[in-house]
Amino acid sequence: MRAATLSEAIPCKVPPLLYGEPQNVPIESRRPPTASLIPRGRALFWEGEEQPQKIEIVEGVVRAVRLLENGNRQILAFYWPGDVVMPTQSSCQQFTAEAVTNCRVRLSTVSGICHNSEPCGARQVLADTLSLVISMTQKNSIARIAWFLLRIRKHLPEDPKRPLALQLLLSRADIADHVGTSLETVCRTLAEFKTKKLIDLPNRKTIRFINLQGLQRIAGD
Amino acid sequence: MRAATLSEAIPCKVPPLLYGEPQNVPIESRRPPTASLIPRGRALFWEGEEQPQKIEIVEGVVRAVRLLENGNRQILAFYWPGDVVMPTQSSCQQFTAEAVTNCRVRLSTVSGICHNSEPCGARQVLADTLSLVISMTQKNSIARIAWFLLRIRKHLPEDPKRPLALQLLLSRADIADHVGTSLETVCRTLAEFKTKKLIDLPNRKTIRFINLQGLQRIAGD
DNA sequence: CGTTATTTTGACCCATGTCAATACGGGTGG
DNA sequence: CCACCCGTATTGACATGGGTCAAAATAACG
Repeated sequence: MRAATLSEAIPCKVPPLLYGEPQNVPIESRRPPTASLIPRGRALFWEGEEQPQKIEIVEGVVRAVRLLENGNRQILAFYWPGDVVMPTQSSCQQFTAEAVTNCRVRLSTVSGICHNSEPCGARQVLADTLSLVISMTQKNSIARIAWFLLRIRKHLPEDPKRPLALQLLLSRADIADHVGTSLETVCRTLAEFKTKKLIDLPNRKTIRFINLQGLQRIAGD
Repeated sequence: MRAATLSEAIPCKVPPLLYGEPQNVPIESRRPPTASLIPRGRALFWEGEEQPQKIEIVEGVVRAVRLLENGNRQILAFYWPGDVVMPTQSSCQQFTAEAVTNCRVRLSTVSGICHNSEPCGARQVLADTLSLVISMTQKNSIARIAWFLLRIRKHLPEDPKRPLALQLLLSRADIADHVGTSLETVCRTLAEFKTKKLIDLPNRKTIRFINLQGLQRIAGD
């Protein structure tokens, strides 16, 4: 029930225009697909909007957010390089997509995506959301955080300076707003994991997984 | 974190065969669609199963359940008369469907359903699940219960004996396992609502809504 | 009318949210 | 290169919502 910080909760209501399109390039090579840069904090599209294009994350992280009346937010999912955001309208319009870090994305028209009978993407989104519900109600915050760390591990890029260490691209607030707890609890839990030698935190934005089995036991899977 | 009662959590692992098909009727009028009766507690299909048919609820209530290792359960959704369960494969195999009350359902082949590009049903399921996630994290149990009562109100049948009273078809445990709290908290909260004259509970299976605005205020919408 | 499932109520206490103070770190400008 | 500043993170103290256990009451059912 925290109030999100201004810079995060209200990322200046600019239209989610993409920038970075090369201007001096022949038309036909500019789209589709079009590579674009999105600065940290910028929205790709807003809740309730029609999203005519699919967005493939090439680099960076994107969060799916629902803003709430009271100023709180729920992060429904994160998208990582290789993920495609909003391939189908059935899950679009349900949330706002914001860049967690500076991102490089590739756009293309939606027509090329949902051509087969399979409601592409929807299955994955739904499955993820269901397991989020389960995790929410059935686990305590410690288990949820362990579960979350394990889930994102494979997506995190290595820290070039520190061997075996990964860049934890998300802020504590992002984690908290996803697993449904407070920022402080995330801090305390990470500290606890560190003292228990489950992970190491060389600095605030770097994580090193030490005891995966221990984490899994705590996560309860 | 309660352990579900035996009769509910393990509704005798019979194959989810439907019974009650009329036997003495010309073949072509028997299917599809086929009307069937499902007794209280019986599963329509199990998590992980292929569900080849869509199921339309004609009468009664069905719950979508996920059983968990620890014996707990999460009720992901309830289906009411008019609702169609499992129209698309994207949400199939994700949960077990059980009859909360004796039900009358109508079956038909799935081929007639997902023929258009729209991933039918998935949109609704997803939207519902998302709002459940929101409700879970952002509201306390009192607000969640108020929110839930308001949500199911329009589905509840009238109590023939008591004017303006509705049959509350769900058990306290069902409510608890859906809104993510304990059975006892549901009891206490309902009692509180009653003393505050928001609702009346003529008996355990009957509810009368008295102050809808008050409930809405508590539900936080 | 006994037996069993469900509900209700009470007592207790722990996990976690909230408030508050402090520390850290990255970026900017001098 | 250093000092400063502001956003983020950390840590502590405290209050309490709600989970758990237990017992009693009510309802359902054969």
